[in-house]
Amino acid sequence: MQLAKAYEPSRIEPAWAERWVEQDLFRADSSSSKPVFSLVIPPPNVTGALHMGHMFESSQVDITMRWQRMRGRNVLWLPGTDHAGIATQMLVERHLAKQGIDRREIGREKFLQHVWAWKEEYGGRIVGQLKRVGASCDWTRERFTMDPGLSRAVRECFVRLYEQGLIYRGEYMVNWDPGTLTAISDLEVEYEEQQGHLWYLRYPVCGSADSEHVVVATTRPETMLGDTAVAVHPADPRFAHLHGEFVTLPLVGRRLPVICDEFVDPQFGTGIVKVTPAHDPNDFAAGQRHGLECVTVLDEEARINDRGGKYRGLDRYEARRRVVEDLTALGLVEKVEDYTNNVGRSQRSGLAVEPRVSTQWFVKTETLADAAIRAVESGRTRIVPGQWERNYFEWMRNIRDWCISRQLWWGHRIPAWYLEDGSFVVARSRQDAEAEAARRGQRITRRETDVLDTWFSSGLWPFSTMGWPDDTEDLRTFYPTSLLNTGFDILFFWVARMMMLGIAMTGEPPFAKVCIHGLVRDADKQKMSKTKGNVIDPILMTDRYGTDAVRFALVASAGQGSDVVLKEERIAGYRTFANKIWNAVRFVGMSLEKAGAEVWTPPDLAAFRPLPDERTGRVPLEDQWIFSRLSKVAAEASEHIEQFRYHEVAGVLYHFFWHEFCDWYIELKKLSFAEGSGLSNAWRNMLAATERSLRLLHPIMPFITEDLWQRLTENTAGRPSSIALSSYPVSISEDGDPKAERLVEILRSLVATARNLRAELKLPASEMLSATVHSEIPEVLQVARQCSGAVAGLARIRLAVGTGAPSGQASRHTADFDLAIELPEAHRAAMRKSLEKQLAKLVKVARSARTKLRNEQFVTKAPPRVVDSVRTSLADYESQVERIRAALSGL
RNA sequence: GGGCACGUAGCUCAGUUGGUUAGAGCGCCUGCUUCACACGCAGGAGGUCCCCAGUUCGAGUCUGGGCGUGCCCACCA
Repeated sequence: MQLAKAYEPSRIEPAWAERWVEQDLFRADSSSSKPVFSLVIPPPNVTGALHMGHMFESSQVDITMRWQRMRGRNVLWLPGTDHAGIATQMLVERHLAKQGIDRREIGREKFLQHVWAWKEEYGGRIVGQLKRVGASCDWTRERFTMDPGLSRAVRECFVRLYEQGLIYRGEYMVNWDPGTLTAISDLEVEYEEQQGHLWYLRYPVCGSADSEHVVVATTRPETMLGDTAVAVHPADPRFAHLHGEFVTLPLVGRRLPVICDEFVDPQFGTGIVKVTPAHDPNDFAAGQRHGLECVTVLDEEARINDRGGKYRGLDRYEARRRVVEDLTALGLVEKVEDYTNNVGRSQRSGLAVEPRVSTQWFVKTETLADAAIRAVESGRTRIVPGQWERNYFEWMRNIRDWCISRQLWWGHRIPAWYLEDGSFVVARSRQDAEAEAARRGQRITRRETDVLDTWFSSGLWPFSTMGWPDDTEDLRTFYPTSLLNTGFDILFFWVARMMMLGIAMTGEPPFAKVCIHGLVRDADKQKMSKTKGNVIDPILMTDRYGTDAVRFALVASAGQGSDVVLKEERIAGYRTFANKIWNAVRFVGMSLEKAGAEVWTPPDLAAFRPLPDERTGRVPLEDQWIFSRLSKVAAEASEHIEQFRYHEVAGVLYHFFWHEFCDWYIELKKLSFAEGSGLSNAWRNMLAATERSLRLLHPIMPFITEDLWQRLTENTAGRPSSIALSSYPVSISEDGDPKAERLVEILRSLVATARNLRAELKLPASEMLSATVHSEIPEVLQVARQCSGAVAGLARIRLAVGTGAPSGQASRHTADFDLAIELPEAHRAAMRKSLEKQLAKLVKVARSARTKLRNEQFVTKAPPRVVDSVRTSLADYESQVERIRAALSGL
């Protein structure tokens, strides 16, 4: 086995990524009888490139998927992309604008051709990147939200909801984006505090002799052009005299009634509100209650329209300036105050959203939300971490109807056709619509031009991707899915909608579990975004440090559900871990070649047990120990994966491989081989332990483990074609081999104690020294006798079992033994210092233990095991103190 | 206004059911080119677990209050 000295991920990763895809390694089987584990990807936008958020998510999912596959599940990870209505349309518009093409000039059909062409050319990028980072998706089942099958599902769902009376069309106030010229949903509006002003305007009272006026406060003076009333609180005594009066709207001259309505807050401003039903949601509602006229003064691009008289054609902000100017000139501005208000901006265009009355399509959400709430309440779907359930409930219980129509071209066109008499039919196809029209004695005049909100089709994703509404094999096998792993940022946008639509269409909630993860942030905890320029490109990092290092850094940096603060140095840190793995396996391979051992062909990798030494007939201690550890670590890692504690998985495996497998197992093996044991079973054990470690690590570091595993098992007959298809190590027995673990623990403790003493006393590192160990514990004596070679090799001391108390030597006491090192004269002073330091520490802990034991209630109420352990510890501290004092006086 | 988190080593964070002397990675200090790895090895320093009160024999962990930070929802004309 020839390996480079340092691991270079970029040399092996792309080839493996390609091979995995070519071999269809991750293809799910809908006819298999194995238990199923299924998951649909949160489809990234076709416009997108892979960012750290995707990589974080796919790393977590990939760990679960690879693990489930290795433990024998029939795994489906269904990939795909979302057409992302507004985002894509904007992008392609910009793209075309560069070539001097305006979508309005070329028209809808031509424009859509361009979008499709664009999608064909660039839409595969993110999928390609997912393949590159090893996401073990079933690429044969890749879907796109505008595939014919999925589009059919969208129409079917729309028609069914309509037939159930859950979709309606009507004139309401919606959030209008003056940039993209479409309505958007409440969720697509982002609020932001902004420094503004509050203008106090005078409206003269009609028919008043002494130029009486009312003063209204407003942040948007330009909308006064559309005022159709002023309002006061009915119980506000200050304005009782105004009830039934009228005022004159300045600049326009309209007579406005004074209305009484409880929505007025007497505390705010002057307690009198101007009412503009066409341009404010509260005013719109008030307008409906009082039958006010709705005077729209802004057009769809938020410019003053024909109703705005001389301000016609002005942008809303320019109009504001001019209106204030003119009112000031008339002496109608009483005062202006600074005021901070919350401005809603369109998530897409970034422009301030304009409340606008228009005809839109809505989903009635109340009953859908009820069912979605019950699914989580009953535990049929569980959200982890659990605190997100409260957010989910909170939102679902206060849900408002969902505006689903968008005045865009790119998307699923609403399946509604208008008739001559102005009515409409909703149907699955034009044929159906025509038939219905004929039944009504009408003809179709046109089809609805609006498309659906992107989240409508993604709301069907878990089953539309599996062939719904047909009763397909995939649907029966893989739906409802086992898990959804997604970010909290789309809990409402997406998860909530899938829950509602999934239950409504299939009768079942689409997931058994929903695992919510955090966001990836930069080193300053800022959200990564292109505009801030603080994005760390995952592909760049992957090229630089390797996919395994990037995904390890991502999952290791975040506790369950919490955000990741990502630093490049951390990724670099895990590259060194990969390098460590590489070199450990390189060492195993090199040793094997040097020893000229026979080709290793164990019959069954999965069931391999450590083999006995051919001479002694006993399994070497280090092999007993490492297989016990492997077994326990497998159980721990599995438990953590099952509970979505990915950072724990990372921690457990990192520690095991580096600080147990490399630091102790390999070091012990080196020594035993140095002693001349070249027998094949010793090799087989080490190879098997290495191979098993690689399988343990595979879900979290797929590339390096695949590459090394392939080399290591090259000659193993009947092995699977990929480590991904091998089995995940299972625990041999509940507590492994406690005896072996105890012995190695003592060995490690002996070595560590010796090293520690040596370093503290500044004894030369390589010089062989003599030492005695005193203990009454049989295991310690056993280790001292049987592993003296190992101790000598690892700590450079010749160990003897001593009798009586050590004196005149450097000694240290632990819970299990005393270790005394033969000390050259010159080091006495250093030792005195060391002992005094130990003494101070011990006196402190002994005091606290004594206090505890003097406390009667502790002794009677605490569990016996706790009391006992404190008692034992105290006895131990006391004897230590005694010994140290003795040693000090002996110096 | 309503809701949800968070505050532990210099930094980023673990800490599952309250229980022996609170952990990791990075950084820092000391010593090692020991023939897998200097992307390494060995050792070490570093903590008022934000503050106050309470429950308890016992609190980083539970309760209440305070201070500080972040997020979500609703929305103020």
